Amino acid sequence: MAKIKTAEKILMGATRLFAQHGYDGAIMDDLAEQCGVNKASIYYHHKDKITLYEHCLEALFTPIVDAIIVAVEQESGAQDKLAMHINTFAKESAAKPYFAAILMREMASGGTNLPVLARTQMQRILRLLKQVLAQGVDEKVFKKTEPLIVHFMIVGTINLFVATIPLRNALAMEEGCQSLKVSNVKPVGKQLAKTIIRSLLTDVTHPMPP
Amino acid sequence: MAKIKTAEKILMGATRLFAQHGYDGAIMDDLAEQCGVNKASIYYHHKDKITLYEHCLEALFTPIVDAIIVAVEQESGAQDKLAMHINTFAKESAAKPYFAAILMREMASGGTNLPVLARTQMQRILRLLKQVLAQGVDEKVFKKTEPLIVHFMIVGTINLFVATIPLRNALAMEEGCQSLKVSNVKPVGKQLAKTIIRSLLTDVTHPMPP
DNA sequence: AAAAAATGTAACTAATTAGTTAACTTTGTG
DNA sequence: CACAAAGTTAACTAATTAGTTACATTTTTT
Repeated sequence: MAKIKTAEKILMGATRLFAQHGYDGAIMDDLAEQCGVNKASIYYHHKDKITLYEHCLEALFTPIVDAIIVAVEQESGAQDKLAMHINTFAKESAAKPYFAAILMREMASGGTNLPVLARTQMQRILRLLKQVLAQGVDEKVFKKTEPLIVHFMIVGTINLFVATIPLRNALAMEEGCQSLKVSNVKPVGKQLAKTIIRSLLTDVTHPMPP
Repeated sequence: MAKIKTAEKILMGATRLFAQHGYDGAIMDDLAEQCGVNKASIYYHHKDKITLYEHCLEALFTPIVDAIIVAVEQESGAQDKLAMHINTFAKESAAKPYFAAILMREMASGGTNLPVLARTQMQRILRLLKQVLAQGVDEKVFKKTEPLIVHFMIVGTINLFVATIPLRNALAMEEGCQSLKVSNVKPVGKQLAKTIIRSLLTDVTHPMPP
């Protein structure tokens, strides 16, 4: 069995810490302790804190965006592409919940000091969405809309859902309110896709998602 | 002309700083300097950093939630109520942009260490939404849905939109892409309301928003 | 086996930062 | 005006934290 390399342990631990406490709130001594790794080892593998953060973002963002692009490419119709876009974003976010937390923090900062790489990745998603929506307009299935708003609906909704899973579980415990305890993202993605597509369709006579 | 009281200056400056840099990233010396106030004055008016933060949240969250509740109460039909809910949330968020940033950060932290007061305020919004949706179901205008998902769509979309205004303006400058420079929230709220209501309506023969 | 790369230890530094102190100034009130 | 309470100030303390250093030990590569 291949043992987890120190560099990998550090990257994973750092991603979790940055997601939970933000860049400033993440403390390097804590990171060392939580990964069972010496602090000097962190600095052996990563130049400094900000570089480590950038490495985390790269390792986190790139494969998610890649997965979405690949998945969307497999569909042909604009409606199917859009549904796939939304559902894959939901699936990937759920599989890597630190993505949502980190992205939300970065957006909260205005995103202006977001490392170039992470910003590029977010722009790739937006560009893809624009293409899909434009295709839909060409095919006369979708109405013309502002892609940015659709993008915000997707990212905002899914991120918020994923990031608040721990909060909602805590609330459900306190209040005995089970409806809060929705932690499966799949149906959320589905309903979101349905909602967005429904509002985009030019004509209600078009085949609608059930 | 009544001069702005120090306590007020501190609260406003602190809210901005917490929104921009998060709790850990906000530095008390910076706060003092930016408000043109001595650091000791901050501690004279507010016990410590965490208490100051709680004061900021209280001053920020409560009036927003109050405004939404009041606005929704003025409508009678479920559809109008929901539209008002969304549009007022959008309007209030836009008017107090630090709200979006702070809320996003708190949600990113899982919300588990969100001060009780702020959490209560968010629950008030959710409770209101639940009532409106239930009323819609009673009136046979709305389909039955998970209120939490609708809530996330509203809060997630609007928050993301408001929080990224500075980022989008920066991007628009860089790329000359004007479509990014949408900084008026009103149409976003309107489209969001339309989208959500459209997906909730039991029947397409119901009067739909244009 | 020798060399090189990776990891661990533990104490250190320099800078930052939350919070304090004690003296000082302004303001409200009889 | 007098004088107490409220508010403000510069300088200080104590703790925290990013990053370092010098050296020992283990693992991997050649």
